[in-house]
Formats: sequence, C-alpha cells, structure tokens
Amino acid sequence: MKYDTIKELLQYASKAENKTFKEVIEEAKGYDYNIDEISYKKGFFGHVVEECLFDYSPNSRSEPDFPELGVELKVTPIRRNKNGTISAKERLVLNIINYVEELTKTFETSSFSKKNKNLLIMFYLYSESMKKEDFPIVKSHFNNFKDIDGEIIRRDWEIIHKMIEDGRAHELSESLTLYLGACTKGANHLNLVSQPNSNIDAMQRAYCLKQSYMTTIARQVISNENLQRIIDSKTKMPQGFEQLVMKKLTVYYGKTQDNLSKEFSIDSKAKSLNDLLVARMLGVTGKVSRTIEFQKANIVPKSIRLEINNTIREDMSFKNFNPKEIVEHDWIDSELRDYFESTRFLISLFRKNNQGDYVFIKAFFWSLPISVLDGKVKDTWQETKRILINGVIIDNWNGKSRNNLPGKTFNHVCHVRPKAALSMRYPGDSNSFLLPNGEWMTKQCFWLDKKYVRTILDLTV
DNA sequence: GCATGATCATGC
DNA sequence: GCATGATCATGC
Repeated sequence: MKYDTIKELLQYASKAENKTFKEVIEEAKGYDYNIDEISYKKGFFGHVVEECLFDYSPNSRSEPDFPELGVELKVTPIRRNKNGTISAKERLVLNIINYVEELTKTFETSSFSKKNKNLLIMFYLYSESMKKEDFPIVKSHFNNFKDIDGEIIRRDWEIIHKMIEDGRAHELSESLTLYLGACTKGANHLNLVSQPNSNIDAMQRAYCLKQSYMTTIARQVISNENLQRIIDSKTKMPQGFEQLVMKKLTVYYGKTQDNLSKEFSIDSKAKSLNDLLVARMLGVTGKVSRTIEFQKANIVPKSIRLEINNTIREDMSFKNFNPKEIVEHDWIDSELRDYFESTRFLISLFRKNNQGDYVFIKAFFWSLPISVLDGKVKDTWQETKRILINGVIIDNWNGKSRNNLPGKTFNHVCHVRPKAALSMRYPGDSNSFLLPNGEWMTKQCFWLDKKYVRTILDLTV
C-alpha cells in the first residue's frame, strides 16, 4: 500500500488506536497467524504493525520504513504509574552507531538523519499482568524534530560525534546529551567494537531518544500534559540549550540567598531553598524538573553548599532505592546504573560568606563519568545487593538503628544511608521498605561522598 | 572531624 | 500522602 502524504499515513495509523495487537492481527486480510507461535518472538509488536496493519515485510535497511515519505515507523511501550500518570517504558532505540563510518559524516548525512528524521511513533500500553497480544495500541504520533527539539538534537549529535572524533567513544554515555542519546542495549553491553581515533575498544552503542524524552512526548500527546517552558520557539540558542541556561544563571552570580529570596519573594525555610531559587532564576515557578526541557532531557538540579574554606559539609543524596529491584537485577540492567547513565545534573554552588550567608557563586552541567559509575558506584551497588541477599543486620545503638549496608568507609565515593521523613521500620509504613528476607527497614538511598563531590568542582574561578 | 542516623519543607 | 532535594544532630 502506498501513502501519498504523511497525513494520509498518520490517518491510516490512527485506525489502530484502541485496538489490541490481537485485533490488528485478526483484522489483517490474507494472513494466517498462530498468535501463540508468534507472540513470544522478538520484535513482535513492530512486526504486527508492519505486516498486519501496513502490509509490508519487516526490514533492517538503512533507509526508512516508508522510503517514499522518508518516514520511519517505531512501535514503543508506555506504562501506567501508581499515581495514574503515564511514562515511556523505555528509551526509543534507533540505529546502531558505526563509529568508523559516522566519523566521516555531518549531521545532515549521518545515519541518524538518514533514517530517523521523520518518525511515526505508535505508543502501546504495556501491562505486567496481560498477555502481549492483549496490549492496546493507544496513540500514533508523528515527530519530525522541527524547531527547538531539532536544534537540541543536532547539538546532541555533534557532542556524540566529537567524542568519536576525540577517540573517546569508550567514554560515551547517554547522560552527556539532552534528547538524543548514545545508549547501550541488552546484549550490546558485552559487544566491544573498535573506534577510529583510539586503540581502546568501546561498547557498541545505538542512537536513542531518551526515556525521559519519550515520557514527555507521550504525556503531551496522550495525557495533554501542559508544562512550563524555559525557552519558546522564538528563542535563539546559537550555543545550545545548556549555554542558554548558563547565561540566565550567570546574571545572579554573587547574590546571597537573602538577596535572591527577597528578589523572588520567597519566604522559605526549606532545605531545598537553593533549588527553589535556581528555578526562579530560570523563570520557573515550582520545580525546574517540571519544565518541558528539563523533563525531556532528564536534567536533575542539585545545589551544593560550600563553607568559607571551600569544603563541603554534606554528602549528596539521590532517589530511594527498591531492595527488590536490586536483588532481581544485574548491575548492567540496574535502576541505579540506568539513572546515572541517563541523568544530567545542573549543579549550583552556594558559598558561605563572612556574614554566614550563602552566596551563589556558579553553576554547571555535569554527568557522572562512566568510569566512576562502572567502578566505585558499581562496587557499592554489588555490596548492597550481596548484603540484601544475605540479610541486612539491623541493631540498636544509642536509641538509633544501625545497619551493615556499605557506609562511608566502604569506598569513599558512594555509600548507602537512610533517607525518609522519619526513622520507621514497620510493615506498610511509608518511611519503610520491605527487605528480601521479609523484614522492614527505614528507606535507604545511595549517596555520593562529599569528598568525591568536591573533586568534580572546579573552584579556580 | 568523621561516620552515621534522623529528619525538614515543599511541590505535585 | 509521598517523593524530592536536601540539611541537622550526635557519638566517638
């Protein structure tokens, strides 16, 4: 079947909305599928849409699925969260990067642009408790990376390209870029390939649209979510989004917490006051993470307080972990690795002055280096997993509970500590989580040691 | 001063 | 009501 226009294609695709994969198969003319036979096969969802809906055979050519329109078809899952919102279940993996070939390309001639310039994305709703063929197709969406997204993705591509050019493909990480990432995938983790300007083999990677990007798109087209924007379509970003954010923040360098609180009419005693201030500096009410750009790019704001002598008093905490998830995964597929591999941080520094007030001195974007992630952070995670499996030992000490999970003496980069509103360890309590051995303990999270954090700060300025 | 546990205020 | 981004408190 031929489609003359993208509109026609999209219209046809939308016919599958609210149908399950099983229904799409059954309605296909001339096909005689045994669902039980094909449903467990790899690529089931894509194949059903390609063969049964669009009536063409699957291919892995480097040209798009609909060559005459230059449109690539992607079938991708969303899931429903406990609070009712939806999220992309995974990143959208595009084509594999051939480091040698890609080095010779420009953005326009790149393998990414060649195949993925126009995407027809079909979202289906994944559910743990349902059979694959009963998942419904929810929505079709056409994405051609116009305007701001296109600009940001072009710069992302250039960052990846520069890494290859510099012989640093082995240091690539999804967290280095904003929307377009270079991700590893499944068995690819173990696939080492050569790269042009270095003797070090690198993990094979593919272009992807970050999970956070896909979540934002899904919420916009399916849930009609309305987020604040930091930039509008008229904003010029000759040096990219990050530089633009820096430009907005630089204006406030040298101002104290007090100054800034007054300027933005914030009267708050929150421990995360600096976070609120940074949001206001960017023109956002509420949280920075609730803006289109930060949500798509998965940028997490962090603020650090420095003492007068430039030391840091506190370690840096992250999300609470889920013991069950840790025990059930290997490091390479773990939530923690995935978090650091795909998260970019916006770090703001506030330094104490002689009056005891904190001065906003600088901000910068940062990602945890892969070498640290797959080094010391991995060690802490592995040790945590080992102890979770063997049984966490909790005892009482001066009225506090104490445990044997890897603490600060473990490796001076990453450790485990409690993080909850209250120190509680009762079944079902919101401050407690269930351990694999059936006991309950106060929720814990992974922390980065302040000593390590200090090493990422460039305080020469 | 360090290690460890405990807890706060806020947005959503 | 909980997750988040943090900071406070205490014993050694």
